[in-house]
Amino acid sequence: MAQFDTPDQLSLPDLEEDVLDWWNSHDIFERSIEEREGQPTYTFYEGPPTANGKPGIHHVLARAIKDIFCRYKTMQGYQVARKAGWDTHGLPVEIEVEEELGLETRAEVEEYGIEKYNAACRESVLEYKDLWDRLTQRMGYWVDLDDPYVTFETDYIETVWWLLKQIEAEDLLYKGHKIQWYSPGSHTVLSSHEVSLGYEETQDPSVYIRFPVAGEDDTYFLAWTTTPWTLISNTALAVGPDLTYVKIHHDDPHQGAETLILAEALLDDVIDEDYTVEETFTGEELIGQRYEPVYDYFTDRATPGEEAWYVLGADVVSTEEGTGVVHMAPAFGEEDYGVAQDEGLPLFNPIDKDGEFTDEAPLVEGMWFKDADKVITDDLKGRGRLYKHETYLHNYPHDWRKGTPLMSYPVESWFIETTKLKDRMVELNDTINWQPEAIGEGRFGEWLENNVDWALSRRRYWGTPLPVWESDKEDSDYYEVIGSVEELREKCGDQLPEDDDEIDLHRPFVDELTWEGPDGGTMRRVPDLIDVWFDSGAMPYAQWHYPFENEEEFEANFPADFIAEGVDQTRGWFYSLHAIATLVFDDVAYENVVVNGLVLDEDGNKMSKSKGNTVEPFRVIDDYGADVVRWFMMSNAPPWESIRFSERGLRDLRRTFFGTLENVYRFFATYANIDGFRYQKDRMPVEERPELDQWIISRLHTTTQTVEEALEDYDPTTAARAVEAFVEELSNWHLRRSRSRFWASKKGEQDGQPGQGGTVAAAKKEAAYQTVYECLEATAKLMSPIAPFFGEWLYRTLTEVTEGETESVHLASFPDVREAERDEALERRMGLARTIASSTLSLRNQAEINVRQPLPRILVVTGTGVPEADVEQVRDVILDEVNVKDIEYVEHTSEVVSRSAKPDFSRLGPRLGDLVKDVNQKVRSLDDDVIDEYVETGTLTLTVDGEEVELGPDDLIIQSEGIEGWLVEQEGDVTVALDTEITPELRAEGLAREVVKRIQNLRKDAGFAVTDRIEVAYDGTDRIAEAVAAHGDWIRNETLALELQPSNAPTGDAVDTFEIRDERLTIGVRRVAADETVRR
RNA sequence: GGGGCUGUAGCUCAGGUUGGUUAGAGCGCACGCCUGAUAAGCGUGAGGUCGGUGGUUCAAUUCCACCCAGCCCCA
Repeated sequence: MAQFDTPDQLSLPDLEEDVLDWWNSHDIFERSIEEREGQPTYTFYEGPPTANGKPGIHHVLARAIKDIFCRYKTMQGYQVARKAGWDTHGLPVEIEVEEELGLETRAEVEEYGIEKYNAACRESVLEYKDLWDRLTQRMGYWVDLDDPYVTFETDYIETVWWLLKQIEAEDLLYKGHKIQWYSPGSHTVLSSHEVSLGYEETQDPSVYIRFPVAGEDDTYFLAWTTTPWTLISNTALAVGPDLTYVKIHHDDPHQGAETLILAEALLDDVIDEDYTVEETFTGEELIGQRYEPVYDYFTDRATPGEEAWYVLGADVVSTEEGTGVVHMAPAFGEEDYGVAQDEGLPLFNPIDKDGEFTDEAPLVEGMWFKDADKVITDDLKGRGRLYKHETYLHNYPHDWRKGTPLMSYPVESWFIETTKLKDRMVELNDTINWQPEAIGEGRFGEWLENNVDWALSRRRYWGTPLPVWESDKEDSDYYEVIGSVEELREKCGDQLPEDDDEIDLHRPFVDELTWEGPDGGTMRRVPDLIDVWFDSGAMPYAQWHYPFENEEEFEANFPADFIAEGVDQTRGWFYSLHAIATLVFDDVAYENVVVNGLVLDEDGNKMSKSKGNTVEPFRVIDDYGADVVRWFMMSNAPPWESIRFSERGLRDLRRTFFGTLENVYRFFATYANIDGFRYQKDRMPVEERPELDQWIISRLHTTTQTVEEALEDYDPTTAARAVEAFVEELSNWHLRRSRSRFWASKKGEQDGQPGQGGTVAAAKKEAAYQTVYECLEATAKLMSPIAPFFGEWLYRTLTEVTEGETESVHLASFPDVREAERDEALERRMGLARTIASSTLSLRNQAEINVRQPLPRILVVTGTGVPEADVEQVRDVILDEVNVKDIEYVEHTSEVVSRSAKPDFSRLGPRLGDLVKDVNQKVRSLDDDVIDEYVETGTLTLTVDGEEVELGPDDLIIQSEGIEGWLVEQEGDVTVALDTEITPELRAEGLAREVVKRIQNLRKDAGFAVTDRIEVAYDGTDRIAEAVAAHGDWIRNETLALELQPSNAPTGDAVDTFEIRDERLTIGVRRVAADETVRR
């Protein structure tokens, strides 16, 4: 006969390896998709990782989230295909390769050869793919690793090109300038990633400069800057239109009397001398005023339509620091540039690619730009233009490799005019379900609101080339965007290999492709690559090589139902997916998105290699099991918050949740095997089962509903915690209270008296087995999305015996919520029972009477939340749990109950206002008599502060505090007193229990099996002897003793003597026969 | 420098959206129970100026402002 497996303490890592092998050999993952053929599709997009570094513990978090919802939706009946993907382009790869090859500058790379360089990148990018695959499999993340999309593949690039062509067709592609951080030290533009690597605390000059107001003597705009070297390129001053400005008069120690204009709010910060305010106006009024430039090198350069050296209004101006008058040098600042674009200001750039001043600026010609600060400052000082000179400590970006300061610099770039579709992007974003919501509205929403055009160009080597060819004819701005390989063949087929498979669309090969343009020039590719984020944002289409192939797959899988990535992807993948989908398809790319936070170390610090606090994912999985790690990450905190990763947490979780569940199963299996339970009988109607069973079944359905709702809401934390709570209730209340049932009927059979009692016992036992079985199987399903291995093990271990619906839990369907089997009132009653039991146990503790000693009764005060009828229904459970014979009820309003009253503030507060405080005082000191009267009549009049206050029913909250003359425990609404009087009968019963305990211990010490029959001989003091005589049948029954005989000198396989309270007992036990009713 | 998230018991977190006078859970700890779930199980208990200050209010952990700390994103 099939038996439930009863392993020793489980090793979760070993168990998981076994499950993995079984999954592989039975193609469970493949089948979980195939068997859902024809069912509705649930689409998940894998955000591609870059496999040029080793995976870390945070990847386990991200991948667990992805896995959970895909498994869950599969169990809900959807077909969930999951294609893996690799992000292969981009700067991190290049940096890695440059380090390997020892290349530092662009010149060195180009000398090394782009072809060889890119070959090295291609090699490097999948260096750790095997490691990633291994982690993916080991942690139980089901994704199709055999057929991933790879962003460097020709098909993928072709789709990217096609997308750009569509964008071009809508006239959204254009060439412009973008201010970027340029490193004169290594002659290259740096990506934002590189820039952020190089921020350093820097001391810079902080200078206040006088700009003479045109047409007014000794009157100046006072502007502030920390980059004096940009003053040569000044073209305008900016003020905040809504800010308040003042014109002040003061005596400058060096200049004498003069008039300055600056923001009122900053007056005292800036002006050191006494001054008088002469005039006050808004920034608006200053706009348009002209001033004299501090350097005249460009005065003849301003072309018509490009006015310069006047005051303009800009919202970016603040009164946080400086003077409220901002010096604008559009060549050297992103904000300045933006304003200059709007205003049509000219752009003066006297600095060359090496970061040195050209002959356009004679004062500092040939000088390194930062070195010019001092010279310019001195020069201005000498000319009386410098009001004040201080130093300023701030973060300024530097070249992360060379340490030299960066400068903003306008660089030619290709853009997508995303701003044109901003409103649509915002609108579509409102339809996306963000988890947590705040990121969708906040970080992402705001980012969309402040959308700027997408600068596509990257001056790098390893990436998708921008498919734009420009005519090299002078003054021609003709260009073509290539959207497919076929199109490329039409243009220059002769330069391409005949076989499509041999085409490489990377640099340097595409750079060499040229053709004649319609204007007679030669069409040459622009040297740019495109931003790698465009690559990844193209994955919904490019993973299928759409529209060149797989049209159906694409359409069935767009948009995604669900994606999940880290919060750092807000401006990365979340944006690029959204932008491309909006641009090309006027749709969202994903409908639900779960954002995961960071994984911090135990102390809440960021994990980093340099701190040495990183956690090796393989090690913790090998030590604790992937399920424990996954469960911890979901249950400990919502995954979108930063999670503190602690091994202690893993250990606790292993022991508490998984250990408890494991024990519940083991307990169940042990007895089910003895009784040959295999769930072969019909399912017993729940209403025919004992109330305890009805209760846990109801809890199961409530839990199932909670889990289902939580997972539908993409909230794995609530789901995990609900399962944890359920397992606790199953073990600590249902199973514990059911223990006797699991062997009760055994004794019936042994007595050879099936009769009425035996049948009832058997039915109760069957109910217990069915109930626990159902709870365990459902728990296996409920937990399996988060803990796929343990869920699988539990499910299979159970269903191998009972022949369940499917071979694997991951092929099964999620449990149903059976409303008919839910009973909220019962759940509430059982909660009440647990509270009463807990209070009673507390009282026993205080009275120092152990639970083996029966006590006559408890008194329960009935009242709000404690109706007698409810308690009566759970009476047996309470009595058994606390070993008390009876429950008596004391009316809430009875005279023996002492009470206290407090105001119901939510009622009285609004009505009485200030008086409520004094009323409170009075009410709390009310005598019992007065409270009694109030309880009776429902009214009370108090005199407070000379005022009469009428209190009506419900204005006061009455609580029972105690019962006169009793030791009382109070917990919420529940008030319990314990009668500790021990009658001789009760004492005898208590002693009989003690005897049973000793016999059981002896049996165990003697090494008998639990089902062995024994003979017992005993010798005890009078009270013991009386107790044994009175409860002989019961003792024999409990201990499976065929004989229970007094003896002067007990003998047997084991003999021992005990002191019990003031009594003495000697027992001998002898094994008579192994239990023959047990078939093995 | 800007924006965001977080701050509740020794630890990990609920609660708080709707302000109500006794703020909860689990783990850990202490004490005890159980000994037919035993390398298990159970109970009881101690433990908190709800990050700080100020404000609104009869009443603030909850609402508002500012500040502090940690982290993230951006510059």
